[in-house]
Amino acid sequence: MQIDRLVAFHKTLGDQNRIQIISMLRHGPLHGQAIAGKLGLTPATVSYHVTRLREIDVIYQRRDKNTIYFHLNEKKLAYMAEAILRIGGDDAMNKQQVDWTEKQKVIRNFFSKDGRLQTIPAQRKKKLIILEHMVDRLEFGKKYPEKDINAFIKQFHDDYATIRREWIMCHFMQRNDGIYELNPKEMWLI
Amino acid sequence: MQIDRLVAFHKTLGDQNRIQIISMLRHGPLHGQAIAGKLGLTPATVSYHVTRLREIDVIYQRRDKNTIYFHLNEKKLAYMAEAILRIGGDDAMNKQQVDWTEKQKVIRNFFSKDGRLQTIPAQRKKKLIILEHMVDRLEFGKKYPEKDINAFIKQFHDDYATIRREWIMCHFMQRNDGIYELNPKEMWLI
DNA sequence: CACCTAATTAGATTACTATCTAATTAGGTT
DNA sequence: AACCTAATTAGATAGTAATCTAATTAGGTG
Repeated sequence: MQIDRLVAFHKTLGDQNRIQIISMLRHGPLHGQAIAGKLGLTPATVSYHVTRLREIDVIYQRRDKNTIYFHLNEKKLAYMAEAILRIGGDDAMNKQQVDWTEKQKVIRNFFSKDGRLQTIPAQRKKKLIILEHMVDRLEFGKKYPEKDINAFIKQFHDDYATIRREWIMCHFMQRNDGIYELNPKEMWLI
Repeated sequence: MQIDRLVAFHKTLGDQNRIQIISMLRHGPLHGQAIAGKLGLTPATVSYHVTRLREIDVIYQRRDKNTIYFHLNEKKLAYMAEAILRIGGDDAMNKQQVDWTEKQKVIRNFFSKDGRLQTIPAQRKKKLIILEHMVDRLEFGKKYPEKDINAFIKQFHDDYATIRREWIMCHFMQRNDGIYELNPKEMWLI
């Protein structure tokens, strides 16, 4: 299940008239004019709503003479309605995977081949990626005095003060009495 | 269930970032800055989305020092997600069909004239009736600490732990961080 | 108390959505 | 073929929603 289909599903259901239509169709199929009448809308507007509902596949239609009857697709409705209860589990994994190539691209863009950081990205998302990239070579659980941290950063970039500050602000590290230490990854803003 | 609550629910879920937030919170609570980082949004925008989500009651929050952690209310999420499957059918009407006199009879049978509950009915239907009878005197929207709930129940019965647990299991109330709160009547299993 | 961090609110901007009227299409009937 | 009915599309408009920046509030900590 891709997230945007789930979003589209809920977006479509987030409308009083469309919910009303679903509710009505549960009692049996109806044609457009009937729906328009019950809801007090013009046929054009009903057509619009019905199209939205068909896009997410919760209704389908059958023609009889020159009247089109709309039917509720209850199975699909149930499946989609419950989808929100399933996401989150392993989905997040997939997202991380996709992100990886994206990250590599950003890293290649901002670091020269000799491993120096050219500039600090202005865009928040990209900044986080390069901050993470650099901090990754520090050891978890180890305590670093400020001068060691400065020296470490200078391998990559001259403006160590900015990088150091960003690390703190973005929760990659914390400082206690001038001693720096990596935070557990769950705290990182990435 | 009023239709507009259902509409509001889906409208709120019809947004990529909010779905993403729900997905992330399924792994555990997160604070605002962390969400902002992961989604590449500003804290202000996260605040906006979180407010929307809280309005439909699918998340709640707890403070720790000056960081607020957001938690997913999975029960409510599940209840609301499935609500669309219930509307429209005659089902909703029929649900209310438990007779008033029938209820009164059960209440007279299990409560003594001084208002104490003699025993907890084993039969599910009767149990629901007496659970409802007792819970009816609590106030909707009010937050009750556990000891208040215990004291309240002891008016009726000594085994407050059982009653309290049944209330939760039958969705009369919900508990968040030791605070109890009535659920809207549509959620009650009766 | 002064200062800090995290969260929220206010205000502005931009983008999207629902709805209508009017025109058009698609099928069916005489 | 001419006409009818139902449905869809086009184009316009008014209302709503998402997002940002900047200012403010609410708790904690030295």
